[in-house]
Amino acid sequence: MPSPLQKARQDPESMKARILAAARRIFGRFGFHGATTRIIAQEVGIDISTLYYHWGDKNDLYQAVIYDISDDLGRQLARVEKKIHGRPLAERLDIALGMMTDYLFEHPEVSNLILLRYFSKTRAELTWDHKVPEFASGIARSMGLAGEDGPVSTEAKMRVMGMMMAIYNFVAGEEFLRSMLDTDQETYRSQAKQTLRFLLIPAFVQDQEQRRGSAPADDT
Amino acid sequence: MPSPLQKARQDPESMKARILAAARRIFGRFGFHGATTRIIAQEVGIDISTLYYHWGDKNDLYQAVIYDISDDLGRQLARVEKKIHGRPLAERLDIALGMMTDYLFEHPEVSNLILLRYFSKTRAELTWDHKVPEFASGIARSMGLAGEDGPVSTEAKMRVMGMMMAIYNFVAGEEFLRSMLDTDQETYRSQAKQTLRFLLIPAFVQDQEQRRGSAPADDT
DNA sequence: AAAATTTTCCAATAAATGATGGAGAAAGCA
DNA sequence: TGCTTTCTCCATCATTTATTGGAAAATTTT
Repeated sequence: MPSPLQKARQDPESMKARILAAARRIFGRFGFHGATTRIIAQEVGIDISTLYYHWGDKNDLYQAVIYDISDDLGRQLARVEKKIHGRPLAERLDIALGMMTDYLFEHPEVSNLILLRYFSKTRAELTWDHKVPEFASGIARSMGLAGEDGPVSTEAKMRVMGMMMAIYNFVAGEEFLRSMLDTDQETYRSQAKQTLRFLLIPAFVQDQEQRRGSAPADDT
Repeated sequence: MPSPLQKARQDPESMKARILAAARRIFGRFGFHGATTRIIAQEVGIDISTLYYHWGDKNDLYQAVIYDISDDLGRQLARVEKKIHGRPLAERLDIALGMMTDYLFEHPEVSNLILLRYFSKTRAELTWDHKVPEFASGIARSMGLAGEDGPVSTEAKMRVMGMMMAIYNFVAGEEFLRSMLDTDQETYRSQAKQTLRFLLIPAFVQDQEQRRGSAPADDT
């Protein structure tokens, strides 16, 4: 039998799925404490008790949202990995950055929710999902920062996390940065992508060149 | 006559100052909606109405906190700028990153509050302070990304913001990243600094070399 | 020391918020 | 069609939260 989340995903028109989608937006915009079950229900256009009927209490709904975006993100990362497999590093980075920023700009609540979870604490105890470490290790491997199997160094994980967080920043911070820079959406998004390329690619490329110099490794 | 904030800063033992300090910590940890006046008062060990007596309503207090950390940050940036003035780019970046990370790790609520303001929306309307654009421009100039006076390009501002946000990330995300990487505080902080150097310095240095190649400029 | 002031706390209020019970509508099934 | 199950809403409750009035305590001023 399918889990509640799978069920909600199967039919995006179902009430469960519509509530989940609204919850993503509202939790993403205001954070856990800033979002209220009333606002979410209002966003869907239903009574508040219908929401409770489908999802249990606020914590349960929030957990479902976190799980849902985490799942989405995993899929997207898999898509990226498939696309960049076998290419040289600079190209891998270029494509990966482009695909990830495009994806995240289309689902802004993902970046928001992830960053809010990284940075701010909730007064209710909520269990962590442990997918992030796996994600980070996966990315590190597909970037050639670690062997295809075996452990990934802390150093590599931190570099990957720094890169991911930088992307989230420009997506989640769009409203703020745009008001600061006074640009329209299209310009901003294109410039954000460019800035990310500027900031992140040279570090990894240069690192690879140096490692190649001292200990030659094969790179397609 | 001194403003309320200046007054609070003058005597750190004053009730006003103690409340402000607690508010920084609590707002920083839980965000605007997650923090309650009760928790803040409790943190100081006073009755909740004493808090209202000194700072007015919750919004006022929050504004004061934002203003306060913004002010702090400005001072720190001035200190950094003084220190790095006249040095070559790579060294400037190295010192600036070190000083900023050290400072922010000692005042973790600063990074938290700044990022929360960038990313999440408050349901209460709160006025923005407009110091960030000035900060960004100042940093851009002191990094040689723009002339000593005259306007700073959007491109340069975005690069600077990306750099600043990256630092905030590793500070505000310490708890999360440490639990993910399973390291102690000292190791983490040192590795975070190293990672920031790794990620950020090559981009700017390489950029300078390229610009020097096409249009030679003097750099001390 | 008496008076004036500032500061602090207790108690209370109004509004917002998370959550539920139960009646009726809608949908599935016999 | 009638019966059962699922779903939705209204009304309501308990708790939390922001906020205030006013008395008592502490401090300053005269």
